[in-house]
Amino acid sequence: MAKAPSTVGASTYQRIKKDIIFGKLEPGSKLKLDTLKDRYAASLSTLRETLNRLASEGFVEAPEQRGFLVTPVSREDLIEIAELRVLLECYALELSVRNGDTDWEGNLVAAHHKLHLTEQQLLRGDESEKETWKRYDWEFHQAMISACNSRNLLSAHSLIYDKYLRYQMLVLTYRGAEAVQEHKDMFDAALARDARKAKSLLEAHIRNGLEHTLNAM
Amino acid sequence: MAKAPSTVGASTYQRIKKDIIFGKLEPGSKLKLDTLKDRYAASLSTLRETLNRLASEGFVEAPEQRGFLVTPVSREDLIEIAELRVLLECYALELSVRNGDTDWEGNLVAAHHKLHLTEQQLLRGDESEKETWKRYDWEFHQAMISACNSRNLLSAHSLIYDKYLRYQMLVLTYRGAEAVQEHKDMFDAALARDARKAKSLLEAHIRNGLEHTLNAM
DNA sequence: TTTCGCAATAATATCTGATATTTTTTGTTA
DNA sequence: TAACAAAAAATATCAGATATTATTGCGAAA
Repeated sequence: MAKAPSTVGASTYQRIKKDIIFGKLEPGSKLKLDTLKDRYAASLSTLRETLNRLASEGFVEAPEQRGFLVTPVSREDLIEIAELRVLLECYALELSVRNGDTDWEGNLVAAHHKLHLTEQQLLRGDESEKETWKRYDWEFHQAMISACNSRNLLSAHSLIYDKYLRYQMLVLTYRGAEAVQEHKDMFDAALARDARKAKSLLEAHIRNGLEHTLNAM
Repeated sequence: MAKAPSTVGASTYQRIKKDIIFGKLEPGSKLKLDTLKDRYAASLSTLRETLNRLASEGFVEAPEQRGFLVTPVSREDLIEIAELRVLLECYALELSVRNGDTDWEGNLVAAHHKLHLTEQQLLRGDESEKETWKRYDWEFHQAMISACNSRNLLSAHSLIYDKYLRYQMLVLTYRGAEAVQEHKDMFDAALARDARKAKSLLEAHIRNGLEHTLNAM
């Protein structure tokens, strides 16, 4: 996976981003530079570089002359993000299903297999693997759209996905058997090269997840 | 418009971004920190913050341990960006046309008027106002989608639009009377609340612009 | 008690300069 | 000409200083 980055900057970037997404840095909380300095063992300049980066991605806000804070959450924001995810991911999926070659199929089969196994564990009540599950979920969705042939689209999607993920981690409840079935159906439709069906399943999948998250908020 | 920013950081950010979009910093060229220091009269730390930000937006690349360079251009990249612009802007337009209130209409009328006047000048051969024209073009498209009710969507669009703009400025040729008519038609359709028609006009507008830019490259 | 204004305190933004590492260049040798 | 080592240039990172701006707390006024 994400191998250890060689530079301090890249490493603190990943760590802070992860801490925001997984809720260890609370939405709306102030990011005091001196505190972060200790917590992430990086110099002031490096931290400022990192935070600027996160600010431009939208995980952090940087009101002028007032330092940094973790971007707050809200229902409206979540809804916007989910809708944007539907738009981007469905579009990418359509392209991908049309363009995907044998390698794409192979990766997809592998990704779904790993996801499915982990989901079975979760269904059996083994909650210890939630973070692993999230990673496989990401890899599965990533694999589905990876053949869309547009770096720009993939990077826009990746950003939105991470923002969506933060809300999911916030409520930290598992949707269970329905989600498993949805993944399976999408997977089958994609392999069958039924772009239209795959898209509508994906759209429903995201909307159901949104509903679930909104209720849990 | 964009008022003078109060901090050094914000100001150099804007200046460098503008210089990239308008081609004063050539695609693919190395951004040596010492050189930039003189050119933008900012300290090393401030510059690194700025460049990190631009890197995360995609205007600059930052290969590890090797400094920064202006993101190169390519036909494929342009095509990806244009397609993404179609996707985002058409979607935003549909929402906007459905949601727009009287204020929205007012702004739109004003924006189109200004754009139209400038386009007339350009048609008459007065090429001195190209940068102004580009600004009004931006403001017009912005006004069209401004009622979409999604900050996330607007900011994603704004990023893509700027990238698209860089390619337009690169070839620096004016498409002329057709574009004027396209703007007019879109404007009329939007005011008539004909979302479907507005969308298909916008899609054609962007695709025509893409064609034109590709030919000029 | 609430509000207003000001001093004291804390935090930022920005710059300079130093150091260890890494890249790039250059020059030499096989 | 290819390969490689030494020299030069650039980068990433840090620490510390300063001016500016935000925040806080407290006493005076309403």
